[in-house]
Amino acid sequence: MKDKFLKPYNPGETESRIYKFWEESGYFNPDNLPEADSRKPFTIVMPPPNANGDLHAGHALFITLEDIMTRYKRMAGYRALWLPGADHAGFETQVVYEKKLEKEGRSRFGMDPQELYKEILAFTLENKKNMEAQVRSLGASCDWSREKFTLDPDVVKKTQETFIKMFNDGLAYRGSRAINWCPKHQTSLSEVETESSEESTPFYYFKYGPFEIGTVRPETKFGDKYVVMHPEDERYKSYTHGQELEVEWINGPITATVIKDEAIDMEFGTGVMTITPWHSQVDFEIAERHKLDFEQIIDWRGKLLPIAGEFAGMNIKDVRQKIVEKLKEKGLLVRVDESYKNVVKHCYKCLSAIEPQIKAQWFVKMEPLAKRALEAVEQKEVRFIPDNYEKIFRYWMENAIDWNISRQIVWGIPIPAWFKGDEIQVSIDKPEGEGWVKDNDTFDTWFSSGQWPLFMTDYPDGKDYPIYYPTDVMETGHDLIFKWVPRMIMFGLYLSNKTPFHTVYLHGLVNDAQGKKMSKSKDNVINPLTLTEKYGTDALRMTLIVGNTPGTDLALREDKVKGYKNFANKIWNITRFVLSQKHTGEVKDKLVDEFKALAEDVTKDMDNYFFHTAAEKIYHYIWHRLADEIIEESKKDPSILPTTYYLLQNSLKLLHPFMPFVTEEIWQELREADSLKLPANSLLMIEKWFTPSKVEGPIHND
RNA sequence: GCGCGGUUAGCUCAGUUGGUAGAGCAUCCCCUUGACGUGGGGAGGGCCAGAGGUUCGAGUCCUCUAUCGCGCACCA
Repeated sequence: MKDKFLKPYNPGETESRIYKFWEESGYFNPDNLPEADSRKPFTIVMPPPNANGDLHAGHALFITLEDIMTRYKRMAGYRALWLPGADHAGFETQVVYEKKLEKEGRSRFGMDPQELYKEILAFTLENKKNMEAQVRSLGASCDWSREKFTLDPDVVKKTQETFIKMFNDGLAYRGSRAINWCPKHQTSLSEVETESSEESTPFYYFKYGPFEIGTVRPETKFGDKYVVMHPEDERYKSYTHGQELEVEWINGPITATVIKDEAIDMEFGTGVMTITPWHSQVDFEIAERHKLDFEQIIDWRGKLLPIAGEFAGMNIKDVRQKIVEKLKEKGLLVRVDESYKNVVKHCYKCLSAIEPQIKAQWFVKMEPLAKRALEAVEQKEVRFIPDNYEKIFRYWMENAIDWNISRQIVWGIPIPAWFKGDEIQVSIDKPEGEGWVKDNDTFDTWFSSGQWPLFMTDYPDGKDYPIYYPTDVMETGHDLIFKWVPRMIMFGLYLSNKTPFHTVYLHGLVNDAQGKKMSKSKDNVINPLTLTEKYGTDALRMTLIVGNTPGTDLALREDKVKGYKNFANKIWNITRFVLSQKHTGEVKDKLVDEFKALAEDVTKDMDNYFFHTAAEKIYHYIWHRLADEIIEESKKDPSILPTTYYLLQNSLKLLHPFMPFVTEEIWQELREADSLKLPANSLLMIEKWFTPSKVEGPIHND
């Protein structure tokens, strides 16, 4: 026995050495596994971590879960492939970088775009390197030889090709409509990049000619020259559609036109409103129906334009009260409802109020894509764990609205489109002829990562594609149920005619010990790496798995981690004891049968994705059955000793997916001590999973 | 407003076809220092949020209520 086994288990000394040992074995690449060609493939695509900062506890959870699945399948005889990647994370990374610039007293605005791109690239590549080292330290048995970055040239090219194909198929189109504009970040955002929150906002009633109109946004009302009511509203039946009226308004008299439209809710307010088509989606739609004029009132920075007269140039945040005052002085303010509750959209990164603006953008037509995705779910081609997410998914897909994929930021994949006046050309290369101007916008990051399972398996003609696509499991956070999962399903069906995976496993959030969401502002962020340094990676992995059901949030408590550190040490000590005793001879059938029952139970849990119970059962068996009872008994009855060796060796197999480092380290010790039975190149990582139906003879060296 | 989830021991949570409640940590008692940077044995502690229903039997299925959390939401 080596000296180190006379001391407590030391994860710090062990882990990097074992990881290197695995990596050098080449078995993270499933093509190198024994009899690879006859194995059935099992593929997981890693959600590529954003290469813009350190890994957090959520990453540790998903790496652990996916590694458990991969290791289990690898041992169970599959050609198990786990595909790692890194995401440039367009808007998110640009926001992180802009914050950094801000701290340095700089700003992206006014910078040369090429220069800015270069800086963010350097920043991202540096983070990517750190991130990869951190993924390794968590024990991830992913195939690094197949790693991809979302800005790799082939990914960029394929992303652009998909867009061109969609354009040609009529699924991508250029549209001018009210979009979500973030005045701070100077870009449009998709629906999932905004957050809605209910706010208490005063609701103003103003006199507008013979009408009373209601609004929460007086600052948008300068150009309002259409007054809209429901065609069947009896109160206003004396007014006819198209009728013109002179009304006194904020900056003097204007000519108002009466519009009758069914979008108006007669029950709400006075049943009459004026519209601001440039800055409201609803108003925009009404205006489109009746072919009304559009006029921009607020500029891209959130300041009023010259149409606001004396208020021009003022920030809308400051000006509302002033406008109300003016209207009041003019005798046009009727009353104010102070208790009105209003839903306001915010940029999900900076929380600035979203300003709807009309802008020409690229959109993906969702309806046909969503319909197909829904059918696939209906046909059970994709299932969700936990299954209540299917309902959530369906609701969202049934109500999907067209997806704005244009972003006015440099950090992303360029949209391959060209403009010349009103002409549009979609192509990677510049079109023939003079005067074509490149679209400066980049794709929404989810446009490329939505195709990730395809790209990672070298769609459409790489050698991996026929073997490893469709993949098997998509394991990701439940917060990505809308951002990411539907897009992957839609792109998969659109491009490959297949769903990209058959199972979506959604994990919950990792919260602090009190169950509160971790956030920098609350200063309760737990860095997973400080825990692994202190207690070992295996201990953290068990902490994240045991008792943590899919979809449910987890409270990360340090004492739990400590408990599993003790467990790692417990197995270590079991090994010391077993190896110090005579352990050759016959095994006891009764004890073996009991173990088989456990293995069967654990295997069933593994196949059903019940990792939280599987881990608990094997833990409980090793500590409270094997150590507390069987080994104790063997001290009185030495004839049990060979059985303890057998049970330890096979318990290591069941535990390996959960606690890979300590189990492999012990396995190697057993291999060296057990000179006859285990070949010199034996790795627990690729040992056959213990299956009761197919038990191989107990290994003993007599 | 619509939807989803939780409500089980002091704390954090399991409990997968319904059969008189479990784990870890914490607390208390006893033992152990030649496998154990400690370990072992044992104890206390829960009308499984509430009400009703189905059933021979419900934490587990159905309905309603309360409460907490989350998601979605273009009524000015």
